[in-house]
Amino acid sequence: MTEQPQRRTTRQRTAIREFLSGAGDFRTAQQIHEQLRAGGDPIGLATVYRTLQTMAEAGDVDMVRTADGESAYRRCTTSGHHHHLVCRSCGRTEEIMAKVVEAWAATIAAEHGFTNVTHDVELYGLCASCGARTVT
Amino acid sequence: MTEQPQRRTTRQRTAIREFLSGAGDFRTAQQIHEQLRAGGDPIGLATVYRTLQTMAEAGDVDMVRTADGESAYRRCTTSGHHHHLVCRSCGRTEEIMAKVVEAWAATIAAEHGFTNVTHDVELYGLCASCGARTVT
DNA sequence: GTCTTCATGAGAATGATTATCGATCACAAT
DNA sequence: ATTGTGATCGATAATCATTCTCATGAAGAC
Repeated sequence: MTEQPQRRTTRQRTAIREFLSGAGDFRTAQQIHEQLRAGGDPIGLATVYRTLQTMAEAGDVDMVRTADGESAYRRCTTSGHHHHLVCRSCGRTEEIMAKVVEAWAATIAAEHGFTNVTHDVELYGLCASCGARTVT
Repeated sequence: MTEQPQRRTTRQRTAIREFLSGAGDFRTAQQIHEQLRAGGDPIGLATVYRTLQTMAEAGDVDMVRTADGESAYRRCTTSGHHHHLVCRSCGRTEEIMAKVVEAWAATIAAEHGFTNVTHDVELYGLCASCGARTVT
């Protein structure tokens, strides 16, 4: 049904994949583009967007929206459904599994007669090191 | 510290507030602007954005991001912190309180050494009537 | 090597949101 | 009712992330 067009292995796609693997946390398309170029890897911005989108659909990367509405991508170490705890200051990210939340979501949905329910759950905070640095 | 400038009651602000009260579910700034004008209420787009932002900060309205990154606003009936269960098809929205989630978030945060934690939790699904209409 | 087709990328286009800044209006005091 | 003052408005220009266009380049099949 979903006819997947063939995926080719190009220098650019490899570069993006490796960059994300090395990064660990979330990066925006703009950042990836800029940093790849700075690192001597000529690549077009459009390509970065296209590739990230494709990877996100394929489940190779995770996507979240930053507070100002930009999309940020990250290589998933955990496959399957999970959530994130992101440091508001340095961007460090922890992947989280939460059976509690899944269960809760399912219950609530049922209570209200909703079906086919998905959810977005993201936690934002200050990680240990950033928190220590910031004197409130 | 946070010196709030005085808030004046203008025709435009009233119009927006009333529009949202009547709407019930989420509307984007663009929609609000367009519909208010269509309804014979001259108002500037900039004003709509400014007002919505102010109202959101004051907690008078709720803000969520749509899938394509637009901001949508809604008059809150529940004051204080809460989440939403939004119908993917018709936009109907239920407000939800979830102590479980709050507690879970706090726990996770602590476990990972994060402080100052906030969270975004939104559920999307098909409401009873839309679900019935959609034959999978 | 050749061919077919997908991928690339520079730049233009889109579209939401924000900034600008003089004109206007709300409102407290006269 | 009039006035003074600063908040507010709004048309429009400016931003900025993201998407589109389409001619050129490269992958993979044979």
